[in-house]
Amino acid sequence: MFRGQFIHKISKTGRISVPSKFRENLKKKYKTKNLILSTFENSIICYPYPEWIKLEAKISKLPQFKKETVEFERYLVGNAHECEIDNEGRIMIPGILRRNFKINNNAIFIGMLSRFEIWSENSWNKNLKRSFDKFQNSREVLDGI
Amino acid sequence: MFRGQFIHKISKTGRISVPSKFRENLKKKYKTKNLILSTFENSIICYPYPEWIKLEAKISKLPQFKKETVEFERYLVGNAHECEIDNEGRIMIPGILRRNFKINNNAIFIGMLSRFEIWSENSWNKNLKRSFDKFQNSREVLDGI
DNA sequence: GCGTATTTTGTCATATTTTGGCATAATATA
DNA sequence: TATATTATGCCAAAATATGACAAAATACGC
Repeated sequence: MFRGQFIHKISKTGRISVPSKFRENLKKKYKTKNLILSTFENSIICYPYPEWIKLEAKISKLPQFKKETVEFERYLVGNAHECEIDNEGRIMIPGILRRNFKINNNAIFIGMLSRFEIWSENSWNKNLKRSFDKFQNSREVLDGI
Repeated sequence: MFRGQFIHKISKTGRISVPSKFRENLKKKYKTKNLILSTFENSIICYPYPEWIKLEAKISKLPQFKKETVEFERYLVGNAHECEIDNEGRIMIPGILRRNFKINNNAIFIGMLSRFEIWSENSWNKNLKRSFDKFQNSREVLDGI
């Protein structure tokens, strides 16, 4: 499972090292070095290749002509980039994604169990402050689910 | 059950020894040396690994792309770090958590029955003051439970 | 109290992870 | 085709984590 939060630096050429814990999980659980990066909300969403395949299967079973389905599909599948983790444990984030999310210097990796996300430091701080405040003082959410 | 309050020193590299009573409980009741550290309010909250897994199982059954699910998952899972107790009974608190909670020198362990918390000395003292003020005139809360 | 056992802390060496740099390769652009 | 841009492979420095050992502090039995 992907868990936790990591700050890593991104190089001028767009390379960034994937947290070693994530790499470990990829190796053990998925036996792959391949990821699919796509866009979701304000961050890059990253799937182990096998999980992505599952997701595609699910999507293709959704009603074909429903408007929201098509839009969601276009959004997720249309922005998908495959990439491989290199010998140093790094990936190259395509320029187009970097520009879209203004990821320049530091990026934040967020574990989300079967996938993870990459945020620019800036938008992570901005957008998440809000939802953190939302959950911060409500213990019920922990026990209630 | 985790009970009581302990003050321990944290090393420059972020290691701190888990109270031996807590370790005993982990061993007897949960048969594990693994903990998940996450964030809650102003402290690090620590779950025995098996307890945490139950939580994750619940989360992964929720709809994957629903706004509230995603936000909640970011908050809870995104802050969760797995760590193992070493031969000397210590854990390494990831830098990102140490920085978030300004835990430098002394940390306070607080038993909370099925989990425990780690506080910086500073914010613990503040918190104590607050709850003291809050509860000193309302005896009912104690009698009512 | 005293001596012994356990727990906590400090330190050092080693291993792993992350980052930076440079040279080369591939691809796109004029 | 030449040139600019972007991507890749490789090496090594810097930062961080881990393991092992021992000293210091604390708890426990008598």
